[in-house]
Amino acid sequence: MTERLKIASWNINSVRYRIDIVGRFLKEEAPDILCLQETKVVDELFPHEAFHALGYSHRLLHGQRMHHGVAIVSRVPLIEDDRLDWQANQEARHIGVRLPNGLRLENVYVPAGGDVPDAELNPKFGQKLAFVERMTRWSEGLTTPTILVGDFNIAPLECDVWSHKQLLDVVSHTPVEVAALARLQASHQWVDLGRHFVPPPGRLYTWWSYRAKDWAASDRGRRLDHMWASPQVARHAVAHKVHEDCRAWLKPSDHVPLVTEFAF
DNA sequence: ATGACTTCCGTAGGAAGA
Repeated sequence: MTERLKIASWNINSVRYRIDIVGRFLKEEAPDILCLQETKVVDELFPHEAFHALGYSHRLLHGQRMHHGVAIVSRVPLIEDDRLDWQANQEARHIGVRLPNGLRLENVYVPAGGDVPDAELNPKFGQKLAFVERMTRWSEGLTTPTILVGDFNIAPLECDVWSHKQLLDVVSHTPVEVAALARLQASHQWVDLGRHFVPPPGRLYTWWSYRAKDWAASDRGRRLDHMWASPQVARHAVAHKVHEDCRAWLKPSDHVPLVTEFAF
């Protein structure tokens, strides 16, 4: 018998401020599991009721005051959860679980890294690189089939940004970040599901700045959000969609949700 | 463009996003 599993990931930029569009997305797309980043809420104030009402009765949180914060909400049970600190500074940027079918699902929010792409001048940039390096050490030791999703805050390919040339010195697309992400990917032979379904040079963006006068007209997008899978899991991926339409919804996040459907 | 916009916290405006 085939088991279908639809997993979504979305940097929501405040789950409380955007609870209406999260609800709309869950109703329309009906994923089994939604991984959220930038929830921006302490666990005590997480809007449980809205998710429970839509059937997402399993919820695991790793939030903090003001910034960052991740969560997994699900219609299927979530077990053996853990929260890793790849920046070694107590920021809430990861939550992982085991699913009933034995897979691991890891939800991560990689630090943005500040403005200046120089670790000497900008400590946040160094912290971002260290975060990805610690993730790589973790990834090297993985033996369980895993799905790794989230806001990686790095657009690795030339076609992952609106202008490769103009973004070479812009944090998120610098060669040093791209190289760090490539080492992470190689450490487990992670399959980039976005590019599995939309091969280069196909247009595929997940983020558009709030600062553009007309985000759709200028289309200065970047692919900062990703869904990766262990090779033996990626074989079961049957569909993938980036919900660009959500960027035009009322009170949008600057990121849009990604969805992958698996058939086991 | 030391730029534009958005959120949190808290009730002004700084910090952070990327």
